[in-house]
Amino acid sequence: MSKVLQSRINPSEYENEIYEKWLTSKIFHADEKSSKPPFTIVIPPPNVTGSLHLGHALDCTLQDILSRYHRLNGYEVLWQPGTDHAGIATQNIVEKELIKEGTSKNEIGREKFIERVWKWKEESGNNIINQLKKLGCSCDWDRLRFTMDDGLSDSVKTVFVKLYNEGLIYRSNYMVNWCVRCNTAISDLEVEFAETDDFMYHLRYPINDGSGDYVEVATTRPETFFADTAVAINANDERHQNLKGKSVILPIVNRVIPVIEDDFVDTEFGTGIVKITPAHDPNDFVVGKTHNLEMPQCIDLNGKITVGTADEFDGLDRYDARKKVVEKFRELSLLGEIVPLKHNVGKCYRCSTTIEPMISLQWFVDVKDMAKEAVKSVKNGDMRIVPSTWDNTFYDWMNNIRDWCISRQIWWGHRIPAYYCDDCNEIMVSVDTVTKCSKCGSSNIRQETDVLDTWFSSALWPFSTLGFPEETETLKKFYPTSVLVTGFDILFFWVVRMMMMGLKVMDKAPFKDIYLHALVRDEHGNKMSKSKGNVIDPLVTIEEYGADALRFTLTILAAQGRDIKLSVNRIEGYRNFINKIWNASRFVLMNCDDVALENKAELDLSKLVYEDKWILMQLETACKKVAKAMTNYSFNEAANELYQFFWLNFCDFYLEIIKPRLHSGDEDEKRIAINTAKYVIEKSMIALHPFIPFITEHLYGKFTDAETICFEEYPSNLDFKFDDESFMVQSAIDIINSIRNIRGEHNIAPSKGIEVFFEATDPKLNIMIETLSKMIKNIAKVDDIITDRKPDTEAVTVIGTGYKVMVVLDDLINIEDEIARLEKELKTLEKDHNIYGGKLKNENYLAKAKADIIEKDKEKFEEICSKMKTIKDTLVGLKSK
RNA sequence: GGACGCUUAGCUCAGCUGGGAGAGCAACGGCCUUACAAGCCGUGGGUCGCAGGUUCAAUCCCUGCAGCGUUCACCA
Repeated sequence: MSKVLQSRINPSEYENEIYEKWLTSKIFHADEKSSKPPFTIVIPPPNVTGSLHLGHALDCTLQDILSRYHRLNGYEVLWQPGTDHAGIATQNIVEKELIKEGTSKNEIGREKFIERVWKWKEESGNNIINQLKKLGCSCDWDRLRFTMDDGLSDSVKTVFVKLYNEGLIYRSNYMVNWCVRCNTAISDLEVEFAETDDFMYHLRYPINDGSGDYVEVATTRPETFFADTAVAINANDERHQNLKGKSVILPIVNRVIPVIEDDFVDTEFGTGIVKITPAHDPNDFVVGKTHNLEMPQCIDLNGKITVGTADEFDGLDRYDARKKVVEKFRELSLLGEIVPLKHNVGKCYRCSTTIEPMISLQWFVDVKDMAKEAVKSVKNGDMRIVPSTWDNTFYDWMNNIRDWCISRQIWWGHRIPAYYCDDCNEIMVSVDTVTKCSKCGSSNIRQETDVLDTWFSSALWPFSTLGFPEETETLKKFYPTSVLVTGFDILFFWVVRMMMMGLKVMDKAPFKDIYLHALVRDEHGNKMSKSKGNVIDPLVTIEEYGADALRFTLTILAAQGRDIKLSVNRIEGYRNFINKIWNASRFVLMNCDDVALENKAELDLSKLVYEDKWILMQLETACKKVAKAMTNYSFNEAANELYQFFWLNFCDFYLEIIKPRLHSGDEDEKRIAINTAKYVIEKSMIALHPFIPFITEHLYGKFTDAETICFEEYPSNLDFKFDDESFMVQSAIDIINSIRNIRGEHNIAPSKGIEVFFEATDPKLNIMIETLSKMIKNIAKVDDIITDRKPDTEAVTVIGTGYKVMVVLDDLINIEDEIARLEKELKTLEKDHNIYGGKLKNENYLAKAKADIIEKDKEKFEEICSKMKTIKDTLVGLKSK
């Protein structure tokens, strides 16, 4: 590789090449036999159907930062990758393909269909993996797992059997959310509520006492009336005392149903009379149970009406039936008002079809006790949620958790390891295939056709991927994992279920920390969506700006507890930072001789000059702040610290300041300067590497003969003791800024040299100016700094802390303007003077404030006084002219 | 309805246990200074949502209010 760099960065020239290098040299491989302390992250497995979006990009960038950071800090890092089979989502995709081909899953049958899904998975399931590589993810790809591979299937079966044997998994007829399109039950979490414009229909049921009176019930779902088995009133409702003990007649089907009394009926709402349909409404189901009502169904699994007694409705779609029922009631003069109503309707989260509450025989996990254990673990600190604002939400949800419906009536997924004997009805649950009934010996056995909820297998992910149920070395070394990084949107779907399963199955919480990050939105805070056309495609972005730029942008914007508002503009801005690093390196490389480039920079502390010591102190401070930020997962702070350090301190100041030394002709002087610069770059590359891995690896290879940057030591333990020198340089920077300010304000051409008069009011600065005058002169383009006399004509003056600088201009300065400017400055100072002066006279303050605060304020006050005096003196001088 | 969060410069936001109001972008003025115009130098701009309270001291802690947002539960 050539050491010469172009002046503009082109990430595509090196990113792929670098990644290939990492792969071939097995940099990311985690060794279970290593003696280093383990650091483990399991990736939230993306769906095999997925394509990389910004959510993944953020999620994986943060995980990669943590992985690389810990590698640099001496940990044996395992970032465990994998993908999720995503039951319903994947099945839907393949089903659509079949329909396009003019066939269907039912036509080809279960076995062929599953074969087909596997084929699809082999062909396109690795898309997302390849996309993660583009981002630079340092996963141990040799350990890539899939939720349906053999090992993980064993895990699933083992855990299922364990929980079944402990009585925590049971089978029951219960009200579930049924998707009539996907033809499966889904869990409560998988139902999304959407506000919908609808109508409230008032229906009249004749009272069964020959009086000709009727009761009026209100419903949004008239089509369910076929399955009504009661109408309910509140026993305390004055209006309906006459209905107690009576019954009513369901019109059309002419079935008699009782009037029952139940507290759940709200006397304030509607007519105070509720139709009860236990089979198609969760609340009514509860009422039905308490009153022992029959629970006939009138809607089948496909959403079609089935009532044996009203043929004209049979087979109608539920919405068509609704219209027809309303019409029929109208014909019978039993229709009351129809009132428009906005309410929330549950939809399937995979296909948005309206959910039908349905009673069916399903498998459930009793999670109450497991939830308690998880809560305990968070409360006692075994697990920590970051940011902790999620704690309450977590507790609240866990305390109200309901049993988890885990069976799905689809084909793609882990088939439930339960077997039924057709002869004696015995149910057997087993890891191994059952061929013979354990009770009656019959071989008339069939396996449960339902599969498990996708989230059941992902709940086991932190240990199933590491080898469970085998007690592998990997499992021993890397479980429990260190931190889980994911979006808060799957806290309940996934995170809490991993917590419960980890504690239950492994007896240990699956991770120590849970870092929940926010969502990525567009620059105005809107959700990105194809229909809005505001989607930023990470792959396109990587192509144009490089993975490093995308990563750095996401990281620096990832403040805790707030959504990320991303724009291409921002990415471009941070691409410029990458370019800055590139050019700074280019500059240093140009000035290094070949010998220097063969080795890592070693500092000879005795030979360093002031600015060298200053930049080293700046480096040290920055790295320490990064280390601190990283322990709190404050990624944005860490990135910002490095950004400021590298660009402002190192590039804008240090590299500018050493230029004269590089061109002085003195080889020794040059070597020390460039060696320090090289040292700082090397350390900066390591410090930046977790955030922007590609360019740092690339450049590190140019500066040193190291094979890779990935295992260098993170520079968080630097300990230079150059406080005095650093202070001196800091003062010089102040003075330089003052001079630059005069130049800028008065439009003095940068190329034009000037004379500066310097007057110290703080004697310490006299030493400084003597020592550092060369540096100041160079960088501020000053011909001479005059300290032994005052200017003899009017000069522009800037008052700093402990000094003032004056510049005589070629053209006469406008004395009026200058006076006005100084008076304005004096006014601001007077304000501060009053604030601090008042404080220091306040006895309460002096008595109660901490000593160091008072000390600081005193210094500040003196500084203000001194500045004011200098300004006043200057004003007197100006006004006398 | 419950819970949580947000409100700081024109925009997007930092500001972690109370004691100096900051960054990036945008704006404006000036620079082709041989690493970088994807750059350099400089400048302006904020009663830190409103009203109280605690404190010697509040952007920060407490209470109330307003606006916005997220989430959970959903009444026929």
